[in-house]
Amino acid sequence: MGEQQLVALLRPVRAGNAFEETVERLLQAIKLGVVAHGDKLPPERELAVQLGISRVTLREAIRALQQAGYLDVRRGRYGGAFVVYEPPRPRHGDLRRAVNQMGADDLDDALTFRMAIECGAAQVLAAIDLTEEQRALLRRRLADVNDAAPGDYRRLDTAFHLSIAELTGSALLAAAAADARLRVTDLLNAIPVLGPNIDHAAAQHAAMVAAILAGDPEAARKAVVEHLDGTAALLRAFLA
Amino acid sequence: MGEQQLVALLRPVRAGNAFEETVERLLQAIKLGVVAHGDKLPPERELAVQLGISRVTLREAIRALQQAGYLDVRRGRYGGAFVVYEPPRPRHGDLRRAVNQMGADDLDDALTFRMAIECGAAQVLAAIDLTEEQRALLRRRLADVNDAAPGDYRRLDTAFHLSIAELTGSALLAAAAADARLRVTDLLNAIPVLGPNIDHAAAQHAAMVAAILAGDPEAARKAVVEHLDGTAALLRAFLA
DNA sequence: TCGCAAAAGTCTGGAAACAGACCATTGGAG
DNA sequence: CTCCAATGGTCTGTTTCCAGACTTTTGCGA
Repeated sequence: MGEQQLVALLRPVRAGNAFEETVERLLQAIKLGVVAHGDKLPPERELAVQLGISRVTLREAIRALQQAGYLDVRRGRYGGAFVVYEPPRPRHGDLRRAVNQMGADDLDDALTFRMAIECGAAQVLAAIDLTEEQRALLRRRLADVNDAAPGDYRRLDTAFHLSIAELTGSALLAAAAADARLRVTDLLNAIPVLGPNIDHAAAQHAAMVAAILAGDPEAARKAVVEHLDGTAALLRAFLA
Repeated sequence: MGEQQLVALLRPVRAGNAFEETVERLLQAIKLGVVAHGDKLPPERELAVQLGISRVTLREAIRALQQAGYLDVRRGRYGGAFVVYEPPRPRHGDLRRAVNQMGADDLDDALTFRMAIECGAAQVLAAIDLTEEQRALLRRRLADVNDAAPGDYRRLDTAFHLSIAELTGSALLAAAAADARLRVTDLLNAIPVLGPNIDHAAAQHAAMVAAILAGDPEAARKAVVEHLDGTAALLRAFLA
């Protein structure tokens, strides 16, 4: 069998030590806006269980994020770890820096991965009979993006994209979609949110939802391809 | 943002202890046939580095697999850990047992995940300009499955499917495809390899390759859907 | 105002995992 | 026949990580 397949399978069992992985994970949750500004993380004991790590390790990670200015930790009843971070306005050069940090190969890898996952999720979803509730959720998420204030745009865009994978009912797929999105968040956060781009994106989002609600996998696929190609092109344009 | 998205993101940092994860990973490599009967694993020192674990932990995992009869470990120059395992002929009830072990929800999850990943990979690949070398590899893998001896069928089928994700050049996608396949291997290994099913699969495989080589993402998508729906139906039939 | 419940903060002993040096075995090359 | 390189096998001290008990802080509700 292929040697490539061997390296794919015998890849690292653990990405780093528990502390680093935990910091990374929490940071992602914050940067993706899954826990928004002002929200608090679950209590340490619960969160430690969810993350499958000890409370000690979790606390180290939280302390690191506190010192880095992402969290404000308060004790006592109704205390907790509150998110203080707000995404900064992108500055010139941020994107270049983010890309240099990840490497050009990784960028292609991430974009390809995202394309495959999101196309796959959309067409799977289009092939499912959705309940009225599910259809409403999808429409709602679309409307949320369209109504978003500039500072909330990326967060709600993320929520919309992830909803598609989530609605398939596959936890594995939802996790993969979150992973795919994570790998481009830093890049997306590094480019400004401009009116014309938002308008394009809105049309493409609408096409995706329409295709999914119509139960048309092929149209869904095409809409996703168009949208993600657009995003990739935008990234490349800011890099040039 | 959605609570579901929170649980997707705050999922366990580590799946288990290093030992268990390593055993699992090696077992997968063996059951998938990535290292076939008679092959040997890389030397302990190399493998430990690849897996990102210490040699001690790796050796514990290898010893467990040796005691379980999967590996034969020989020392001295030209020694190593040789794969002794050969996939057993499926017996009646194996499938039911495998499904019970994973749970019905997990089964749906795995099948949905696989559908999304493989559809996504195939259409991404169809949209790429392939080199002649890559085209040849794909044709070769297809031919390998068609020429497979019964005992090699599953292994070469796996290799064929994984090649599609691999050829996209995205390591992330390749890893996801391997993961998706893993989650159904035990099930596939539990059903007999029957002539008519092989013939159907061969036609579907051929359609997938043809669509990819023709650069037709839509046809690729349809071919994959048809093939995987067929496999899912087969599984369900054996369960009924 | 007091008490209580929910949260963060602290401490301790032990298990898991690691890094690295060193030993033992084997089979081919000279 | 001897040597040696490649491999598995073993040992030791250190670091990381964990489980769980206990302490402190806080603010609401009786």
